[in-house]
Amino acid sequence: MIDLRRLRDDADYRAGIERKRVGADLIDATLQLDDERRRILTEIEELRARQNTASKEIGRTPADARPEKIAAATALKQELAGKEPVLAELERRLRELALQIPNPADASVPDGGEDDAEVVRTVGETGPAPAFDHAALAEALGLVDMDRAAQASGSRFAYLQHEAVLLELALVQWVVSTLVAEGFVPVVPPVLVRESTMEEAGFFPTDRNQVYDVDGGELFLVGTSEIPLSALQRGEILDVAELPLRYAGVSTCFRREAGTYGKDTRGIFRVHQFDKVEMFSFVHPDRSWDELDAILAIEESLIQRLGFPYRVVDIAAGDLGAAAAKKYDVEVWLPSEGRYRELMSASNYLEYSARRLGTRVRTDAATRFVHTLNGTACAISRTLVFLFEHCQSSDGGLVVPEVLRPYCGLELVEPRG
RNA sequence: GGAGGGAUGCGAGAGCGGCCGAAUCGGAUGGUCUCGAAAACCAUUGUGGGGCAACCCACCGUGGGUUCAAAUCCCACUCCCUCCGCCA
Repeated sequence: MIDLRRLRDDADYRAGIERKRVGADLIDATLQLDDERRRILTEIEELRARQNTASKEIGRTPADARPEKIAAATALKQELAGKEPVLAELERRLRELALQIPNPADASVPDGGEDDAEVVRTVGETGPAPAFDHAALAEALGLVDMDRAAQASGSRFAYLQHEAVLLELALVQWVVSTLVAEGFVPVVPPVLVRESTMEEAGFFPTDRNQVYDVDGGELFLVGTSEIPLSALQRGEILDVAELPLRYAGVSTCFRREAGTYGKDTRGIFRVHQFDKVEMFSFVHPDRSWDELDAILAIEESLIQRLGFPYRVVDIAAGDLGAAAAKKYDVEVWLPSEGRYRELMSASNYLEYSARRLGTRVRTDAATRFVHTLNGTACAISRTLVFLFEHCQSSDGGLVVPEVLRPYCGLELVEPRG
């Protein structure tokens, strides 16, 4: 949720929103509704003040002198009854519009439209395409069965089998252990949440079409554990000493991937269901930029230990999504495609979702909204994709990355005879 | 699935339809006392909104309703607890 007061007073704030290519008409309509709302609110509050005074006076009046005063108060009541529905309707419409306005892009975010991300750094040497692409290798080794998954569930689903399962469990174990050492509290959250939780996390209404709903629309399957994690401190006013709160969510993620027909159809690069370890932080509002750097550093360290060549990009304003004020993507080189593809991201939401969640911190000066951040620690299926290409052995098998060996007890995945 | 009980401020816990934004205890913060500390005593201590100064409005699980007036009465919903049944 944006800050309406800043929207009308702070030109930079508005400019940051417009850099996300939001129509000026949406902002203007919102401000106009807000003006009307405040006008009526003032009228109503004045009426209420008069009514409160009148009622209190009735309480002090002897019974026989009351009827006349009650009649006068009834008139006030009726006047209010005419205006209150108008205010309620204005507030409803205002909220509907305000929810559609994205978090302003931070001033440091590069300009430009989509696909104009700025490369922050590149690490590692890119190599030539391997003998097999990830999908072919996974099928040959019996690690992924998408044909039968399509029979059972449709396109973009997969059965992970054999060593792929051991690799998944090893990745989760390794990454969670790493995060616990960094002060993250590991959490397996609910993956079904209410509409209000979706909205408070900043996903509804903007990303509604990406979400599966179940139980007749009562509950929604989360696309990331960020959603239930953000709800952990809903409505709370925290003490300064309690921050930062770092959580590592481990969950299955569900995404409709609407609007991606024909894109990334090979293998498990883009699927409707995958498991992911996600970092989520609640921090003091003065500390969120440091936290963003810290989350990014953890992500890079994980990739480096897997040995993948990658680059970090600073996502341009037009491609940021509703909630993020700034976002880095970590893209790994995918040899079969000869380009970098997204594996992780790290975002600073500032107070955007904290406003909706009502999560605040009591500081010496005032009670302020906390800042929330999130970052991918390990999206399993995509990590496997890169692993299938970068860790191929010359005989068509896999060499398990060093860091995972203690967790899966495997050094090699042999070609199946 | 059936039957009851409950939801109040940081925590515990009162609260006759008007004098309750809310008793009391505890916690926290500041002060007095002390060489220092403890104890004791005094004071302060919810959130949001409009003007943004005085002041005013709203909030006692959520949403409706009754009333001149509702934490207090009525209805619905959500959540928690206890008991019974069922499944693991």
